[in-house]
Amino acid sequence: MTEQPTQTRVRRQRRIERRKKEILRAAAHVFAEKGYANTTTKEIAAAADIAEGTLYLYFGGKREILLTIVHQTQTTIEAMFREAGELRGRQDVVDLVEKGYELLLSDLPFTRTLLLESWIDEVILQSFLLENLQRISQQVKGYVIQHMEEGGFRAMDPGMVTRMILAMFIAPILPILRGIEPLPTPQQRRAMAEMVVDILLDGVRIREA
Amino acid sequence: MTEQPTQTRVRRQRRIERRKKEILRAAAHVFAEKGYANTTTKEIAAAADIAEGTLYLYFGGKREILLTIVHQTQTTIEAMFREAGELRGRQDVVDLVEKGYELLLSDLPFTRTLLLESWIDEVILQSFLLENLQRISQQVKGYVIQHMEEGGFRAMDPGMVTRMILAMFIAPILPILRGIEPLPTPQQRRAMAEMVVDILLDGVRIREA
Amino acid sequence: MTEQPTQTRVRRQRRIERRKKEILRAAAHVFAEKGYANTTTKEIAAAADIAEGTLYLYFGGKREILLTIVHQTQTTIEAMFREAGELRGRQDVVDLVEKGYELLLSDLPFTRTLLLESWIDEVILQSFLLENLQRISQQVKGYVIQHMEEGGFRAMDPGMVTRMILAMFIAPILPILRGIEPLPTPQQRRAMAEMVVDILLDGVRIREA
Amino acid sequence: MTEQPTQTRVRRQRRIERRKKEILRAAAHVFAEKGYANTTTKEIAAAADIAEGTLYLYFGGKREILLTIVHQTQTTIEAMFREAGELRGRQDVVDLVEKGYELLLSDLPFTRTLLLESWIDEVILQSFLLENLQRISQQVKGYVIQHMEEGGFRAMDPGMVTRMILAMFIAPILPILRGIEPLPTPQQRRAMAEMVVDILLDGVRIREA
DNA sequence: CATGAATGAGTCTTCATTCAT
DNA sequence: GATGAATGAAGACTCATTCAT
Repeated sequence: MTEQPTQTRVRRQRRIERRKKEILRAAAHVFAEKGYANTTTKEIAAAADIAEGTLYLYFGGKREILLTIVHQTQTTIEAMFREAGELRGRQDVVDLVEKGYELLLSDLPFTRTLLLESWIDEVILQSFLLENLQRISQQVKGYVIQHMEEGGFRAMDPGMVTRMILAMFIAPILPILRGIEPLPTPQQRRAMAEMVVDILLDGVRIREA
Repeated sequence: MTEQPTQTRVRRQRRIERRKKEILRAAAHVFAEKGYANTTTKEIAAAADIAEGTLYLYFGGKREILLTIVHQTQTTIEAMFREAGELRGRQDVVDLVEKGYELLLSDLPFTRTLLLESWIDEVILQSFLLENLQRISQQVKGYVIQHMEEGGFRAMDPGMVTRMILAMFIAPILPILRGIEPLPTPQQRRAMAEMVVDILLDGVRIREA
Repeated sequence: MTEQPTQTRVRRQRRIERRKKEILRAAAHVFAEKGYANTTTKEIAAAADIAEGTLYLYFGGKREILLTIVHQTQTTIEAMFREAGELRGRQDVVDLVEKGYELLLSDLPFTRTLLLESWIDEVILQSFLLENLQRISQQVKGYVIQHMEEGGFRAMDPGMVTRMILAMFIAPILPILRGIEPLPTPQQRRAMAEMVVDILLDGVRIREA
Repeated sequence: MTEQPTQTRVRRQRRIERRKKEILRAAAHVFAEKGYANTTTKEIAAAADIAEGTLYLYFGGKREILLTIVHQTQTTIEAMFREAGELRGRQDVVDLVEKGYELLLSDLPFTRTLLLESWIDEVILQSFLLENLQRISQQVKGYVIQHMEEGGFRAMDPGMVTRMILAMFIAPILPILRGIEPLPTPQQRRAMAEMVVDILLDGVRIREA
């Protein structure tokens, strides 16, 4: 009498979670294409293959769907950086960059939505910046400072260098995020990561010995 | 009898142009803040300190205002690149980068609107990419290839390098464009340009002789 | 000192009247084409070749222009019927009908506007019906009754016969009023009048002796 | 499992059709009173006792509602004339005329809207004239010519005679269509039809043997 | 007198959200 | 739970009227 209902409840919970994910995926897809403001709930419902009203059984409204997408994407990105261990050599950095690409591109619509709406929406920007970019930035900055002190890196404004690093990281995948270029193969992903680190460390110029 | 009307017409034309610019400036300001889709004509009118209906005396509608902003910004950017002379040395590059910053930041709302809406709107993206980014990209790529052939630059995928260069160029001003950081002083602008070129050419790493 | 100003005033009055007529003519033209509700003051002004604001120097507003047109047309029609003398024979009737056609078609846009707006606007209908159609109707009805009593006409419901007569009068010029057919030549006008009276009096059937 | 959905779909379709008809009826009512251009969607909605937005669930917009009304009325009128069999004698003509009155008056607002908007709107006029009046006119004209050739009718311009016939047909119900006079009883309708045919055939004059 | 730029109330239409079935 | 019809507030745009020049 307690067992059965519990299992039922668990199953129900799972069903709900599955449905929520479907909706989020569908919504992210449409948001990524046309932007949140240009997307109607009708379109989201159609993409998720449910009725418009059903959306409201799983989410409080259109905006809550967006916030959930943003939050979830943040969490994923955050996880990546938490998992990132000690960066001992060049290879570790390349691995991390590649891992980052894999992650950001694995759920393209989610990433794209996060970027786009952060650019517009002050609230999302705050929650994203404060909870994530800031942390990531700090982590990178720490790494940069450490190497400058240890003599591996040239002495420059660490804040600016950090910003450059983050921009260089994003650069190769921007056209992909925008939907102009197709998803890269794993080989291409690897090559991109190698090149980014390469240029970052040594620049494009040949220096005489 | 012919002089007067002509002068009147000229004055009238000037007044119209002035008013159009005021409206564009106001609209760009609001678009930059909230995005085109989230901006109402009422808000634009309020920002321009005119009645809603007056907008339609100067523009065909909300979208035409956006397109005019985008087009105008494009034209400005384009002009900059056309004026860019031969890049003979490191200093020329730094000058060009700094000039670019000055330009992009001088009309912040316009630049921000262009970037934002290009990201969402397929039509704007096309007109922007095709008429501008493409051209700029080609110009930079030509420069890169030339230096690789001449032995100044290391041999790498020129397309990817070009993309990195463009991203590194934009990187330092992104937070400013987004409105997170304040406008830099001319000195800061100069420093940013120097650093970008610096890292681009030589990377962050100290290489042993 | 009293002569000169008076003449000036008179001239001014004449100029005003002339201008008013121009505006009315222009307005009637546009109203006839698209209907009052679909006509903008901008269009009226353009048709009258004056500025929009100038309209308000001569008329209280758009609606007053319409009412003036309607009133003026009514007055003209009314005049025609007042002038109509004793109808002594068939020929007199034909003459009256032809005169009516001439009148209604001489200012086509005015007539058309009157008809159209009477059909829509209750106020105009009232003023038109009460001040005009009613009177005309009575006049015709009197004529009909008289002839029935005198034995010239068959005994029928005089009201209905009157309505038929008025409808038969209008019938041939309806397509012209609507703008489907071109203005008839004076000869055609005459023919139309002859036929209407002909059918009205004797019908289309050949009756055996 | 297949029955139920089908029945549901059928019911849904029926409900939609019913609702559409309600809206058309309400809209025709308002259009007939004030004309299409003077009618707001708010008024239509109020007349149909629904919210403004609901209109757009059933029709593409205000104009589509008008066009549907016009089209439907046309279809009805057309049907009447298609059903009209051979006109063998006077009685058949009277029957047809009476049937026409019944039809035109049974949905007064629809008829009135059709007439009114045909007078203003070029598009509606074309579709109405070309698809209907033309056909009806031809039918009547054929009938007239035939009788002239057979010697039953006097020799006159058949086109003009046709136009007179159509006008005489409409004449008695014009004040009803305009809303000045109340709907006639079936008896009155019959009397009107009799008189129209009577005058048409023999005129109002008593001819000596 | 004449102008036409400016106004803002009013219109058609869209769409997030609710709720009866 | 699921549906989708209904709602009405809000938005883009029009246009009669006013008024400074």
